[in-house]
Order: sequence, then C-alpha cells, then structure tokens
Amino acid sequence: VKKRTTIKDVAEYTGVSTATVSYVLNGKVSENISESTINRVMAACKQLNYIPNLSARSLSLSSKRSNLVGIVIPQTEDGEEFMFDNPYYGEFLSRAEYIARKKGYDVLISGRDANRSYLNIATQRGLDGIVIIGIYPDDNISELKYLGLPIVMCDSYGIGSYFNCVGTNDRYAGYMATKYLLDKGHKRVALVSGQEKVDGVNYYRFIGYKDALEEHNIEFDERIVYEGYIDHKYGIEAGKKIIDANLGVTAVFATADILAVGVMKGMQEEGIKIPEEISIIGFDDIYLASICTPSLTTVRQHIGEKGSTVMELLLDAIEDEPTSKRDIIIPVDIVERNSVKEIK
Amino acid sequence: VKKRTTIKDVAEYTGVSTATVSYVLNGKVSENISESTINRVMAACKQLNYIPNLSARSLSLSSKRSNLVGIVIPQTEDGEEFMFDNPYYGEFLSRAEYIARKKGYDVLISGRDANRSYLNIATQRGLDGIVIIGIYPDDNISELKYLGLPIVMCDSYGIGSYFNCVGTNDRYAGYMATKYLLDKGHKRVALVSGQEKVDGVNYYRFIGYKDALEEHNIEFDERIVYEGYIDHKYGIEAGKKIIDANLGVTAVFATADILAVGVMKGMQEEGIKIPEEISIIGFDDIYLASICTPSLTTVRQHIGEKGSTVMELLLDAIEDEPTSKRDIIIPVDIVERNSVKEIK
DNA sequence: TTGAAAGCGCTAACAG
DNA sequence: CTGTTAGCGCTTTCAA
Repeated sequence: VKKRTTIKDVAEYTGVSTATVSYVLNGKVSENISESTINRVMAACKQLNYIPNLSARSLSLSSKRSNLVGIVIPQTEDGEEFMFDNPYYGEFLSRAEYIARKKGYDVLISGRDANRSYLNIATQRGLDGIVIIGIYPDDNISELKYLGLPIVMCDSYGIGSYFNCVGTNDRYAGYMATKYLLDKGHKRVALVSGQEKVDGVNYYRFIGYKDALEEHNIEFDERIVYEGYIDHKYGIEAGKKIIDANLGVTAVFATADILAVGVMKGMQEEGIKIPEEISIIGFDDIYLASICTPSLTTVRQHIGEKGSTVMELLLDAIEDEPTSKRDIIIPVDIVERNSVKEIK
Repeated sequence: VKKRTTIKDVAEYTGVSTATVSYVLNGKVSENISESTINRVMAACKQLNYIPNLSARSLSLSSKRSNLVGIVIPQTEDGEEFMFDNPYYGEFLSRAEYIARKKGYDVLISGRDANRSYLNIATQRGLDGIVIIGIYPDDNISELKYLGLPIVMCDSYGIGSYFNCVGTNDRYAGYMATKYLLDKGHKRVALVSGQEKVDGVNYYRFIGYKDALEEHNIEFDERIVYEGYIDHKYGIEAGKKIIDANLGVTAVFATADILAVGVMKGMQEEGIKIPEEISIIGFDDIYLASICTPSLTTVRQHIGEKGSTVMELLLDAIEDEPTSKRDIIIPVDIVERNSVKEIK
C-alpha cells in the first residue's frame, strides 16, 4: 500500500532534475556529470530504496528494451493442461532461465494456447525476444516474421529459413539409435513414438529409423510401429501391446526417455525381463534414464546445453542487432547403459 | 521492424478519440457507447491488428493491474545454477501456470538470486502478485510486507503470520512416514534429507521422524541421519554410506523422492536388494516414484493440486483486494508401492 | 554540468 | 454518446 519511489522522488531529494538522475542511473557518459552529483544521486537511491520501473522504461522512446524474454513451451499432445510432465522441459528451462538471469533478463513462460498467438504475447508484453520450442502446424509463424522480433526456434521443423534455430539432427539420431540396436544383432525393432504428423522431431526420428532398417536390408513393418503420445502412460500401454501382439520383436526404439521408461515398465509388468528378453533404447537422456532399472541406454541430446545455447543465441540476437540467421545443431551421442543386450 | 499499432491508430482509423477506443476495449459500460461506434472500433482493431501494450496500461493511473505474476523457485542447495532438476518444481509450475493463463495472467519465473531481492523483481516489473516457494533464512521478507503486494508463500516456515501460505504439515507427514516403517517392524530407520537448518520443510520432516521414534520408544541415533542435498547424486552417496557404515539399518526415510530413488540406486549398486534387505520410503510422489524399480512407497503431497491452489489463492488475493490472510494445508497420504517390506 | 519539456501508449476524470 | 486532457515513470533532445 506504499507508494513506490520514483525517479522524481530521487531528483527532489537530491535537488537535481529527473533527467540528471536518469543520466547517472544509465551511466550516460556522454553527458558529463560531476562526481559529486553522481555520488549524491546514488546515495539518494540507496536512501529512498529506489527501484526503477521497467514498464515505464520500455515505454519511453520506442525501441527501448524491456529486458524480458518469453519461452513458449508445448503442451502435452492430448490436451491443454500440462506442460512440464516431461522433465525434459524442466531441465531445458532451468539452464535457459539461468543464462537469461545472469545477463539481466527476466523470463516469461507460457504454454501454447490456442487462444493466444505468439505475436500477441510478444507484443503485449513488449518482449525483447522469444524462444519457441517445437512447432505446430497451426502456428502462425509468419506474423512473427513481420514483427521483426528476435526469435529462436528450438526443435522446430518446416519453418523456412528465416529464424534462428537450435536443434538436433533427429533423422541421423534416429538412424543411430536404430542402427545401434541392429548392430547388436536385433532384427525386429519396434518403434514407439509420439504423433509423427504433429511433431517434426518425432517424424524425423521415424525417418531415421527407416533409414537404418533399409541400410540393414530389413523390411519395414508398420505393425510394429506404435504411435501415440509422449508420456509415460502411453509408454506402458505400448510396452504391453508389443508383448501381447507377439510379433517377434526383440528390441524397441522409443523416441523419448519418458516413453522408453514406460515401455520398460509395461513389459516388466507382463513379466518380461529387460534386457534379457527385450532390449530398449530411448532418446533424450533425461536424468531419469540413469535412475531407472535397468538404467536406460539412450541417445543423449545434452538438454542443458540446448537450453543455454538457445538463450545465448537469443540474447546475442537481441543485443547486437544485425546478426545473420544462425543454425546450431547440438550433437548427440549414445550413452550405453543396461537396457540393451547383444543377441545371437 | 514494424511500428506497432497503437490505440491512436485505431482511433484515427475509426474517426473517434483514443478515449472512446479505450472505453470500448475495456467494456466501460458506464460510458454509454453506441452500437455502431463499438462495431466500428472493433472492426478497426481487427483490421489494423491492434494489440494493446500492457506495459503502458500498467503505467497509467497507478494501482492498475499488470496481469503479471511472479513465481520464485529455489535453486538447488549447493549452488546457484539450477532449479528444475527436481521434477517436483516442473509439476508444480505446470499447474500454476495453467491456472494463471486461463485467468489471463502471464507468469514470470525466476530462480532465487542473491543479487536480487523479491522486492526488486516485483517492483521492477509491476507484478500483481508473487509466489514464493520455500524460504531461506536470508530472505528479506519484511520489505515485501511493506510493499503491500499479494503474496502466497508455499512450503515456507517461520515467516510469521502475515502472508498467505500453502503448505504441508511436514512434521506430521514425517511422523507418518517414519511410523509407517516402524509399524512394519523396522527398528533401525535411517533418515536421508537436505540441509535441515536451511530449509523448513526438511527440518519439520526431521522432527516428525523423531516424534515417531519417540512414540515407539526407539532411541534417536545421530549416526544414521544423513544430511546433504536434495538431489539424486546425494541420494546415491547416502545409500552407499548407509551400507558401508553397517549400523544395522533396515529401512530409510528419504525426505524427497528424488533422494529416495538415489538411495535405492546407491544401495543396488552395492548389491543390496530392495525391499528384501532394506526398505525405503520417499516423500513427494513425483511421477518418478511410480516409474522406478521397485516402485517407491512414498508420502504423496499432491503436487499439482498444490500448484493450482497456490495460484488460485494468489489470484483471489489480487482480484478481491480485502481478503484476510489464508492458510491452506494440503493433506498428504501414503502411497503403498513396492519399496517397503514388513519384517519379523 | 545540468534542466525543461516532449513523448512513449494507455486510462479515467471531467466536459461537452 | 463522445472528446479533451492530465498523468503514469522514464528517457532524451535541446537549450541554458
């Protein structure tokens, strides 16, 4: 209920004008301010507990910074309600927020919302830039282009060549994962993934899966690809289905760890031993992969690094305006743990 | 690079004043605006793609809303860098953000930062309210009181009776967990937790642990309480220490699931079978608890509900100003899974 | 070395 | 029913 201290209060207290206060606060060396004034203003700020109002600042002379960036996070695929059930996003956000904070930016988060465009959120809040994770077919990206706001897309496909991107070579990674299984002697490798149509990431991992099969002269069999949702529940379901279907599957590639762990669980509940009877490889390397039993062999995509890279790229784009479009592919590797067995 | 459409543009386009536009936009029924004007203004907004600038709005006549709330999340205890390693926060945030978004509020997140007070972030951004999770001894809470901003504390102890609080009866919950083990016939129950001094939650769970021992006439033994950090790594370490120390422990109560799962892992790596040789009970019921092997018996604290309750309380406090201070305790219960064995 | 004043986009008295 | 206007807190040109 306290009236906040404004620059005006500081000015009056010091006996100078608001302009002068503003100068010293912003370190405008161009304007030559005397030592003594600077000290007096500083003292007054301390004294009065002055905290600048960033909304006001971002308003004054247009094109001023707000020091606010947005991160838009996907919802789970089946609804609007949750976004962080997959710890992937938590790990990502953790690093991204840290980078932003250290450079003096605050972070606004938002789930995707059908009723509110990216443009809307960016404009309303005067965001300096925005990170968009994943991409949906109905996203209106072009209006963002029009806005001229620094944007970094993460794990997004099919958005043309306009925006900065950070991502993974998902096709190659999918290939690697599948090949790893094949090289271990498996011939019947099932795929468990999210909606391939909806999500570029899953689609390309799927293509990579096919690449590997083809390379090994193994016929693609649609009956052993399970396409559902990226969550633990669906993993369990898929695991059970695979067992019930009894189509000779000896290994499965799940396109997300959270899915892979579910598959393991589902199979274990059916009395299957992993990796003795069925091998599983995941994708992401969330910390969960090292925790579960057996620990999960998976494609590590350095989530934390992805988060920090995304934010660094965004802040770069914000601070030195004329950067050319950049693409960064974060390399992946396979972490061998205990969920895959060599056969034959 | 595009100049944004302002209310003035809309006014000129429609041929009315900015005030009129503002009225129709804000549905000021008090001012009687003609149907036709309303329609024309609306049409112009669509046409020009007008998006209001919320910073400007929050500036005008003081005490105006910003429709922005903050959530401050703790760092892990050993450093400043991460905050979401524990999926607890992700689940919490997921629900809280959802509630806020549906009611038209954006969410600013921030890790705690020694260099920036709560007051600072709240004032700079003109937040309408703020959620603070956990509390640290060096937090300066009183200055917030002074600000008169709606605040909801979550899982915070020792902050006096001024703020709204959502929390758990941690002492009772700690008692329950320990008693559960004791009732199963265990006599040597180790405790693994975070820094008790630092974190009220852990402290009260610790006291609850002692309560249960006392009730069962079991002597408290300092040598089997392991006090470290709330993370998986420390859990592993503690698990191994317990085995190495060989002090006759048959069960352990870990004050966070992420810790409990680590303890299991550490012990399993030492060749211990769980629950056959040692029983474990956790705390939180993050989804991980149902995923790990064996699945974890734990104290469920309904994280999602906590997140939504916190946000609802905050928004209530923001929207109908004169609410009295409220305290909500989210009840806990024990989820029985497979990590505890009855002995004797 | 400093200050007056205009303006950023929006809201709300107060007049018409 | 609608417009004029002052002002929110801050930055910055221009003048002193």
